[in-house]
Amino acid sequence: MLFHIDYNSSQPIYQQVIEQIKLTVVNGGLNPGDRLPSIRELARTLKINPTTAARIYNELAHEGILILRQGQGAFVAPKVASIASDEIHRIVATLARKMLIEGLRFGLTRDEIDLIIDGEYQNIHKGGE
Amino acid sequence: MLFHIDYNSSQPIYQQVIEQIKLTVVNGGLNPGDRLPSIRELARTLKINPTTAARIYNELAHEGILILRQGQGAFVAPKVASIASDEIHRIVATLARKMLIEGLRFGLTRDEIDLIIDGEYQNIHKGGE
DNA sequence: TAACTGTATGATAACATATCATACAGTACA
DNA sequence: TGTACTGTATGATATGTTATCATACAGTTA
Repeated sequence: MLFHIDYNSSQPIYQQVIEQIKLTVVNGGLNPGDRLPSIRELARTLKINPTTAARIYNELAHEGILILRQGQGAFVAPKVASIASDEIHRIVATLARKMLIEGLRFGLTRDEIDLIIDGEYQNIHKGGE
Repeated sequence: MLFHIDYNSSQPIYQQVIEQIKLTVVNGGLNPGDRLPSIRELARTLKINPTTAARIYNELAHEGILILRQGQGAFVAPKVASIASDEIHRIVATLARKMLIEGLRFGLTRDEIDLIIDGEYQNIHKGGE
């Protein structure tokens, strides 16, 4: 459960950590009911401000990924299909389009892009358990 | 050559237009040597500030997608493999990972995600010529 | 009660986004 | 040459995002 922050990245700190927590939940490194470090502990280990750490957990709770319990801590939420399937489709399609446009404009073929996707798919599942 | 701006989107105007121009170049709607509307004309038709329109063209020129000629206008650049292939791989892989994480956390299977990617691939090429 | 949890608020700072106005400089053409 | 178009550049302004800092409130556990 170690997260890493790249201070040179153009991506904000809180978004980096959010993505890493999402990844850990997706690949099974964190399971429903698991307790995460407290806001203050996360802030301490990542050397970020507690307000920023709170924002990370708040956003994840708002997305239905975490459940926050005052006095108890932050927990991975049980899996539930929270939003409409056409909304899911829209979100994933938007991200897929961005990826395809970048790949194609650099001259990659569809097969080369598929290979990269497959590599990332393996990476995600390699990190789990 | 009509671009559309969603003012409710969280994505900045200039990024929306940049993505749409990239898409048009990728799907063959714009070809090397083609002239785009001038900065002032783009600003007029999109009802955005000329400074914002200039920023759009500047960023695209910086990415090697456009060539700007003072007094003449903005043109689609000839295709050249501008950056290292491992850099291309890194960029596309990052976008692929974001897409996979979102898809998987909503419970989509790999096959379902592949279907969405394929749909977007068709969409991109449908828009061309 | 003590020590931990999350929650909330106000102040500050730096940067990104977008607009507005104005001016400069290169190109094309009548 | 003059005019009208190009891109280029700069300073001012406004709003929103990102991040930090300090402080306080409230629920949970032992």
